Amino acid sequence: MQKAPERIATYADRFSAMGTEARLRIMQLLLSAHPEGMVVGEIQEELEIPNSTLSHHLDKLRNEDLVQVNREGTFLRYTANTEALQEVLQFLYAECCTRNKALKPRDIVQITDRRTQ
Amino acid sequence: MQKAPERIATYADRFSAMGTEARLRIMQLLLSAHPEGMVVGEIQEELEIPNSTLSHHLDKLRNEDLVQVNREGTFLRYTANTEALQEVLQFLYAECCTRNKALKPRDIVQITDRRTQ
DNA sequence: ACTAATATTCTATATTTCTGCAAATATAGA
DNA sequence: TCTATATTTGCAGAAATATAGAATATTAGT
Repeated sequence: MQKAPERIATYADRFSAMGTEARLRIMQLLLSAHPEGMVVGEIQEELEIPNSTLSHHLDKLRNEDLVQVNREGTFLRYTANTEALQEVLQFLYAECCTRNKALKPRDIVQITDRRTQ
Repeated sequence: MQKAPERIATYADRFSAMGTEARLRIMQLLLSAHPEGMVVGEIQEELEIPNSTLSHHLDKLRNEDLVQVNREGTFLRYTANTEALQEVLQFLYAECCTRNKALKPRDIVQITDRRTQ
């Protein structure tokens, strides 16, 4: 059993953090590079955002725990925090599919289901 | 096959719309009342938000297509737009679980799987 | 210690967002 | 049409956010 976050304000803050195109692209990029992540310069090159602007965005994402950072010499390597993303996804899934029958699970998860691991 | 939206700015805007506690609570409330939805007065009573403030929030949610509205006499009935929510959930699921193996589907969907419909 | 490379912090500006009062609009009933 | 109810719109101030140039900090190599 995991600890239950269930603080609605936390989810709102995380949605807000992903609520700009720049930051959503950053998350997308870090997920595509998961689990290695990327150093700031690589992100900057890919997204073409000025370094200070990018730094602010990364700071915001880190504040909401959506990314993690580790130093490697002069580089800082950012990675997507899958645990936080899992919580967000679970929250949304629960609200839409579990607590209420608004959406059917099958509408989200494509049925590969060949005794899928 | 459905039409693929895939406009990242749209998802950012939807996350942003759900990115305040007030509006996230509204969505939660409308989902819990789905598919009947609720009229503005009921939402207001439940959440204790001044009418004009609530109206602005509803307007924002409607602009991002997260809710739909229908008039019933002097009342306006708001409902969660499940199609938009489905798109958001699919987007997040795809980014985290499909395009990248960052999260395992089983971490999101609890395995009821008794030949689940 | 000096230099180069990487990234953050400082500072400033522009823009957007949130909030809620007051006025306006919309609908229905008498 | 007058009245009552429901909700939105207009307006405005305060607060938060986004952006980015310039200065600073951190680390490593020589």
